[in-house]
Amino acid sequence: MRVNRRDKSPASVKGIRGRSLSNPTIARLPIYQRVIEGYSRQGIATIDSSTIATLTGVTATTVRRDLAGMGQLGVRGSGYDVALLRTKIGEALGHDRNYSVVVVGMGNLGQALVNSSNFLIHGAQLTALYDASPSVIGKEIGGQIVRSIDEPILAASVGVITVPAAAAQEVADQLVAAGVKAILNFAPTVVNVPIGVVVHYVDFSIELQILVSHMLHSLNFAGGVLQSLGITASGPSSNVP
Amino acid sequence: MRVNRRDKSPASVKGIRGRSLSNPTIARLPIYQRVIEGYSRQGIATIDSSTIATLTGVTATTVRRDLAGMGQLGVRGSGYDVALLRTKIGEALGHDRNYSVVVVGMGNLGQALVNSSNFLIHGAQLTALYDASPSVIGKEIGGQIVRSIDEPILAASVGVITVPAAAAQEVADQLVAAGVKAILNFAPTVVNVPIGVVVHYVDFSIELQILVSHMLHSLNFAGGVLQSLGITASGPSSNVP
DNA sequence: ATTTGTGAAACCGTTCACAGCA
DNA sequence: TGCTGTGAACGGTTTCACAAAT
Repeated sequence: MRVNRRDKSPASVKGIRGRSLSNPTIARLPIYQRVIEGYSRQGIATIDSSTIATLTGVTATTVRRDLAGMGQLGVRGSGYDVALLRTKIGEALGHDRNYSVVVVGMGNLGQALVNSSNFLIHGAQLTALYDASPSVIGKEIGGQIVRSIDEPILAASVGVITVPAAAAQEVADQLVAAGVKAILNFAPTVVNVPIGVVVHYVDFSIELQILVSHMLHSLNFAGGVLQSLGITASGPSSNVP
Repeated sequence: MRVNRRDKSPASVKGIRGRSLSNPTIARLPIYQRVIEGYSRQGIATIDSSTIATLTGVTATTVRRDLAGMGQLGVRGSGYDVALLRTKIGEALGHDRNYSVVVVGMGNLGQALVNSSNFLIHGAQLTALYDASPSVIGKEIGGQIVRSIDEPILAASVGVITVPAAAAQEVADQLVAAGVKAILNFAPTVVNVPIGVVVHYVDFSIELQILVSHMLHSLNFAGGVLQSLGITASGPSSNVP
């Protein structure tokens, strides 16, 4: 599924027991984990690689290679034990660790993240929120009082940047000074950090542009049907459906 | 940045004049475009591959390969014309097209997207917003009145899904029925669509998990310093800094 | 019979090294 | 001289095909 890797990470990292997990593998593990947790909730005891494959859009061979990288987990002839798989993938992803997360920038996006039941899971502990605007400082969001960005940032493992691009580098510097070892940056700009700090970028505009580019090229394959779909050359704002 | 790619797309697509642009290349073009637009605004006429490289964190060779895929754009000895580059990358990304975007789900995230000055750029026309909740239906957000998801979805090129996972497949079906050719899905679930419809996934939780996994492995390399960083084994909610 | 785990091959993208051109 | 464009080498991931295990 995913291709992008706008990511400053080593090309591969050591797995739990010295085995090596490649970046593409690590990016797929959370997807596997989602379907495995679904099976676990339903009380299903085993799952095979081709089931995981069809449910995630990955090939069965790739699933087996990925899982083999974490040890001898499967049983030939029957498949993988759901509980064991969940444990092992969880270990690789750090689900068995507690780590602290601070979020800087309590606009719509910051609030969306903090309020989302999907974001802070698997050991992530939200420990502080920051914003520059007096209109939100002091308000309670997601069980935390929003602090002023002028206060020193509390020590944490992970920092999330949801401020405008112009402020992102300064916030990154503050996070690094606070000892953060990983930054998830939603601001549309590159931030510079010392080695030893991992930065991962999520940029909505870029995701949309990638999507549109794929759409246009796939429509080109289908023939010259752009006009009939309401996709028009730029100019005086034409009617778009 | 994007590392990585949860993406249902052909492995490579035909470029503007029959040349082929790989998925990694397409993912990098918006990043190049961002620095090129900066140069354009400053009135700088030419830029060379190594400048683009240092400003984007990509190697100069990769920049040249990517750009060469769109034609003979550079001038040996001097570099690339900023205006030409902007035009050509814009064409590859569809910046010269107008396409319509509908957003389904006007919670925090949907509002964050619609209100962001960074999201809807380069030809994207927001044409309708939908939600299921009576508390937002009828309200104006980003210049649009929020419609009920029970109304038929208006024809559009791109659909953005920002609803809870449980509703995502149903919304995807509605979008497909409305003729949408590309879906940007923020819901943490896989959606099934007919061939010819492109789906691109953005999943905050997965991005965080990937980041944390990289962080943990990079810390493992650095030695057993997890404890001192406040990253602890799971158990009774211990104090995290 | 069924499904894993894995050598070997195929594939893809990046980097090297340099030829080609202004 | 300086920088692009690209053949060739390289490194890494995916896929194939099958042996191994239950």
